[in-house]
Amino acid sequence: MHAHGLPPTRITIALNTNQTQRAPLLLPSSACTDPNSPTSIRNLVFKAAQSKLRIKKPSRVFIAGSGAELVGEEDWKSGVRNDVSLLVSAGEDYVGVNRDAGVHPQANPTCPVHVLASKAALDSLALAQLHTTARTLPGLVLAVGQPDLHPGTKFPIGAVFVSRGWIHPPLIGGDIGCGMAWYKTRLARGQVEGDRGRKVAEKLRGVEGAWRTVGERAEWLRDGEREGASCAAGEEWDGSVETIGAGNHFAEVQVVEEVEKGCGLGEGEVVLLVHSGSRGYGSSILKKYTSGGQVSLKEDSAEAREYLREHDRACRWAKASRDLIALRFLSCLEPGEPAWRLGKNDADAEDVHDAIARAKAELGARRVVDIWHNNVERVKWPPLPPAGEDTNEQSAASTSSQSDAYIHRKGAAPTLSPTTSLPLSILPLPGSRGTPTLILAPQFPSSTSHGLKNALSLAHGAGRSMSRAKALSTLSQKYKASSLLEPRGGNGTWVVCEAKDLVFEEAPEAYKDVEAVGEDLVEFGAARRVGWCRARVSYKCRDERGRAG
DNA sequence: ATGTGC
Repeated sequence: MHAHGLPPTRITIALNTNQTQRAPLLLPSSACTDPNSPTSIRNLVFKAAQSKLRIKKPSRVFIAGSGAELVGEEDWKSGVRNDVSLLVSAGEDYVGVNRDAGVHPQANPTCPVHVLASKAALDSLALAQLHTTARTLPGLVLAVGQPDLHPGTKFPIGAVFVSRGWIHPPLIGGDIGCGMAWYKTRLARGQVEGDRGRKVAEKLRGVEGAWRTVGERAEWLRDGEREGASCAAGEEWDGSVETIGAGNHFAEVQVVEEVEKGCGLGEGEVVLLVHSGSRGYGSSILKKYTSGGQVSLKEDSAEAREYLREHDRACRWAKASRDLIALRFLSCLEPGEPAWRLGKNDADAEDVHDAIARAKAELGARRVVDIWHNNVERVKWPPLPPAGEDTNEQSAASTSSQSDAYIHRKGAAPTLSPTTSLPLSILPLPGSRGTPTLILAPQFPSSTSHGLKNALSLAHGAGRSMSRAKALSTLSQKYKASSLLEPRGGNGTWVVCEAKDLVFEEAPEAYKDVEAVGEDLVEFGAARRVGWCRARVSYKCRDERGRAG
């Protein structure tokens, strides 16, 4: 049996009539593809089905997904591969879901799929999710896997899907409007370096739980400039505005270590990076539009219009929430600054309306960039070359050749401003907890068809390399959970994380190498690396139950 | 990622 020394083939068998009844099966390399041989794979499958799936008289075998039946030796030779699922039948026809029959008539089986990863680790499940989504949902014209691509429950994360005529809410996910914003602080780097990071971490208190009063929260969510542009979602959800949330969300005090001149940040500056989304509000919207397993909405349907209206509101809500998080953190970091007075829940409010307006104006002045990386954006597609770059090409690809398309982003940052459609000068590419945040400048060379090949998007982070469950089980030995994680090595990061599971789930080891992710984007031509930031204090969450704050 | 699922 060790004659060939070949590894066994790993397959799954399941009942044709009930595919939830399944069992793994290892086929030794000595097993025979001829179904009539006594040592045939067929016999091994039947025996395992009898003992593990309790089917009395197995007689036929199908490949799950395609429904192809394995009959002759050629079928068994070509059909049995690692990770294939075989459905065992007692004689009845294939009753599994036939993937080909489930394809939408407006699906695009030849939808181009670009994967921008070569140095960054790639997960085969995430790749399968990317390809399956591209080929089976209606209206897709392009799918892009960013180098931080990793598997989601059904659809991948770190992915961009461009469609025409159809909107697919699950491709944005529940955290609609999630994104990142960078704010300048007036701290000097000397105030946060080395062991001073501990002091900074200790100062970050009173930033959990609801901010001030119902009325003040509603006022914050009202858009002062435009009548009726409030993004308030009702007190049911507005109570969680300005809370960071769990998962990979954080607020981080960083030092700009290196940066090219003229891109909005200066070397040695101390900045605050906020990564947060729409909490329960966005997921309530997704739920509402995906009841009964519905995935796709026809672009001009009343339902699609309603979804987009609610989606846009959740995006504004999440942006207002990031600003409010910044207000509270800045009130801790710059305690003397009058504009941040309202950041404290116990501060007296003379004229709330004025105080909020002043805080928003000052936040606007400090904000370097704020992007959504979970959203759908209506754009003219395909993208045109930048104005004045190549007049011949420009006239060939004139605006008349463009038409409406929807860019669905799930964990992918945009390269153009959604309001001006002009290139964003810089974007953050944060690593996880203590690893550097790269400063990227989006690029639009003709080699990427002016941003088309990366779907006008970049990676939004390092991307998980380990599932939360795996990180929890394998890394829990390695970290001693404490309320403040001390830096490992010289000028590392102080991490405030009073949720034990998150300590492991968000460990740097559970993520890909952010430098590799950045290099992939640079190599592809989608970005330039113009600098990096060192995280000094990373705030995830504090348990302030029963305490003032 | 989550006022967390059946």
